[in-house]
Amino acid sequence: MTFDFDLVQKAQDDGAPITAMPARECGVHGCDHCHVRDHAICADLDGEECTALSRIGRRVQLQAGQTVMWEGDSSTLVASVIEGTLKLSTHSGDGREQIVGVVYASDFVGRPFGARTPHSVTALTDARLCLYPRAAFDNFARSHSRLEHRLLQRTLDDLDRTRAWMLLLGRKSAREKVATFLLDMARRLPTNDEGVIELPLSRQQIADILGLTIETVSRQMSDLKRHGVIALAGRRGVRILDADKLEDMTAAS
Amino acid sequence: MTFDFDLVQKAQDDGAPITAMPARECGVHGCDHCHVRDHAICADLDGEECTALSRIGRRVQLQAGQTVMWEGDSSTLVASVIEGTLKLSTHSGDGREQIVGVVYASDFVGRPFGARTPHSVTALTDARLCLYPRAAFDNFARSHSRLEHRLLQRTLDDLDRTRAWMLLLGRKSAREKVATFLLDMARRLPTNDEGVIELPLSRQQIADILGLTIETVSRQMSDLKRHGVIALAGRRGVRILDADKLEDMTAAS
DNA sequence: CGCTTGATTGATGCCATTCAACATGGGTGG
DNA sequence: CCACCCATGTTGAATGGCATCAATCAAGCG
Repeated sequence: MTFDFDLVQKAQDDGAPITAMPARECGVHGCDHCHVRDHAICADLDGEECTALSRIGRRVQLQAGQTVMWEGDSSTLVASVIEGTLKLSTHSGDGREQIVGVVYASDFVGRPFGARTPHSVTALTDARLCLYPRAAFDNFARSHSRLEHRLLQRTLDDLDRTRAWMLLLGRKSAREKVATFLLDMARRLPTNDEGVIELPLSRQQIADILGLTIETVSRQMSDLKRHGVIALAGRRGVRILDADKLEDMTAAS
Repeated sequence: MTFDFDLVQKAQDDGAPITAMPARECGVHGCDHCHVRDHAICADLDGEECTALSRIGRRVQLQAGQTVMWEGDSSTLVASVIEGTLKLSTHSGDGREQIVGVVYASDFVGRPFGARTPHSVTALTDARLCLYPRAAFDNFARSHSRLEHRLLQRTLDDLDRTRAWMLLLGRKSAREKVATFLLDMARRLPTNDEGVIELPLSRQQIADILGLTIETVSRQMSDLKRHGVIALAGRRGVRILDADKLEDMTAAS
């Protein structure tokens, strides 16, 4: 078994020409002090098993904008997110982008048990991953059914969330999309002492999640602000002033 | 362990007022002559295990339009599709529908290892299912890792397909949506001797898959016909005349 | 300070929806 | 077998929501 992390070195700033920017290696750490030890897919493993798994992989540091996996590439890597936020995205032939998922600390990324990576994985913030060669991970998973079960649980949850998002993409208006997005972020992200959420996404990225243009997102945000539903703080800060009214605008089932 | 198939009796004609129409019980069959024995999730089980699994479940016949599981209901049933086509759908608060998946023979439906059924499951054609109480199925799966592995594989594939569909919903034009849909159906469905595909879906259902209105679907189909790309045969028959041109219209990556 | 990048706002146009009328075809009963 | 009916599908015209194009504004940075 060779350890091939070359693909990470294709990482590039989003949209910029490819630069040889290797993901920084952080050295091998044990799992004992890992922040996500109890929430990631390794949570159900005992100490010994977890050590065995950690020997397969290694920690890697990513900068915001770096891409770890490319849509359509052969699937050679999978990973657990230790820290940070990343996007999963697909592209049409002429370059239109759709973000198909956003992952946070303790989430799992990559395509185990499959030949191709179906979507790109790009860091939105600086991030740390616990990166495994797919083949080795697949073997480990097949022989540790507690891990595989947890992976199944996670995948089933992802599928549910993804399908719920299809209702938004296919049937909701721009207003409803933005309202749903804001409440979704409010649920996942921490609020600072002034009640402000710091979005890990630019307007363009929000547009790519919601299937809208940047201008429409901006207009909807301004409208919500004008109606006293939210307040905007700098480029990425949002404070929700009237969660009930926002909830009413989501057209939730 | 009680065997509770009551939910099936809530099955109703699509959109019609609820009628007490029990799913027809077909009696217990062995797996030996099952059409999908080698393709469904039970494919990797040996004869003995498969018999054990089949004792947990039973065959059920559905009529087109009957709904087996309701969005939001507690998850008490899962099933393998033996024959026929079914839709998975979610609804917004005000009744807008989005079809989040279409399943065929040998596919798996329902939500194992979870409390809620996240979407409704409705027969589009007459169909036969191999239906299991979820709790019993979950137990069986947990103790048969080959089955669980296959379920994982299937779920990962579903997730890939679903995410690919998000690109269509969020970023494609009506023309591109319809072209993509037609090629997708051509791949999955059999062609009769005149080269005609019989769609298992009404125009409304196609619209609910693509996030469009019935009129837009109809117009796009008529346009494609006018341009000599397809021919229409009756309400649900389609013949693809120029697959290349259709492919060009999909904006595929 | 000027330059660059990201966000907002405005003006205009187009594509999909909406509302409405009409066509088709499959099924039923005389 | 045909007339009739109802559900489904098609076509037309008008509207509107979102995209597009473009200008302006705000922040960060050398």
